[in-house]
Amino acid sequence: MAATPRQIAEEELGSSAQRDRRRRIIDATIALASKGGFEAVQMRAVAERADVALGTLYRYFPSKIHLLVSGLGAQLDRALDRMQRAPIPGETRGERMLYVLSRITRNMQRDPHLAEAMTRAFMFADTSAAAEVDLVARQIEELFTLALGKEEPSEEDKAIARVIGDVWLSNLVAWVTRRASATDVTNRLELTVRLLMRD
Amino acid sequence: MAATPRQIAEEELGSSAQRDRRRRIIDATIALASKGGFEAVQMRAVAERADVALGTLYRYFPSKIHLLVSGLGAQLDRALDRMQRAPIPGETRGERMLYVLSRITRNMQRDPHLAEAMTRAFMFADTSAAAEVDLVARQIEELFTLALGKEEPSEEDKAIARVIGDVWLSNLVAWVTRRASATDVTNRLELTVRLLMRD
DNA sequence: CGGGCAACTGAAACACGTTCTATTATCGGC
DNA sequence: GCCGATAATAGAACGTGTTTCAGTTGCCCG
Repeated sequence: MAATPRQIAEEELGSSAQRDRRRRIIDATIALASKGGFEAVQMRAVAERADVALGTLYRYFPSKIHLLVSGLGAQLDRALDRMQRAPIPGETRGERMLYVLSRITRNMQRDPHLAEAMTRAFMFADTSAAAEVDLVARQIEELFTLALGKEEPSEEDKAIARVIGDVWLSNLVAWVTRRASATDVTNRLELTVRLLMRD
Repeated sequence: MAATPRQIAEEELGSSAQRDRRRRIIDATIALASKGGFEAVQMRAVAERADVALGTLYRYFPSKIHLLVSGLGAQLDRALDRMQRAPIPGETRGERMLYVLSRITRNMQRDPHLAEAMTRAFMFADTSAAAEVDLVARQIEELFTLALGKEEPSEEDKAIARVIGDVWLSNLVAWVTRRASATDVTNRLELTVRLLMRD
């Protein structure tokens, strides 16, 4: 699978018409995901809503997974922007981290279907989407590294950020499948932060 | 989806013929997964190989995800058994944990396709398979709690075990999608253990 | 302006998970 | 041993992700 005609990347080539098509596709994806989760993001529906032919959709995104993971990447981009704009409140690394974690968690709760669609796509991705997934993984790492609120994060800081990212992902998966409540998630994340940062 | 005619559980009812069918199905699943990973586990192929009709397969396991996650559960059962039989070498919690982690990691490397199939099924599962997934999640938690090698794990021990489980899962996902090498995984796990257990 | 070529379109076709139907086999209770 | 109920079988049928293709459009270059 994936006789990839090469996905049309964010930056690279693009008449404005193409950039616009790409944006419409992502918008349609997010709208559908937000309304009905992973299963509601049907390729025919996305194409229709974005007003492109099915073949065109596949030219831009070689699979449903690429599509959803790219959408997630776009959202994380915005989240990172916002986070860099304003300093994070809190005296210690731990406080700042907890602040960011609770903000993210609240955001997810605001749109459970969207969270479900993107989380499952991210986790289900196979090697053909490794590039997109890896990008998102790095975004998550950066997100939690920023959350520490340091100018120059040490190696240890980065390692801690990664661990927290991993725990967060696991709990996200548990939450979208309703195996854990938002409270469970919050508690576990707080506990994790406490274990990792004894300062 | 899931007008579940109720999955036939491990223990409950079962003429010996039924227990045997169930076993054949799981065996077929593991064989196919082992040969070609998630995509090779095709329901028609499983049915044929287990020598049951497609409808029967679906009576025993309501979806491909249920099937693979149940297979994973069966494997973890055996792993837990083995682990409880022999004491874990190592002077400290950390050493024992690292020992278990490296053993598990080596095991996964021995059958990458199987690992890929089960990992992706576990992560992709939706709410309809929550029961099976939750069971596996608890097995993983127990596995790493045992790995600490304590008679009476404290609450903190359990919390640490869970965090390590989460990190392990994340890295497993990265490994099966080839975003991380086995060495990367080992390094990250060691680092995590070091961060969590400063004894 | 005209020709050429890549991108887009619409529609059909295909693959595999899942569901349904009709028929036959098996089992537990009398 | 027989009956009714439940389970199993073979196979068709359906839905959605993905592929393919013939025709059309729009854009760039000479």
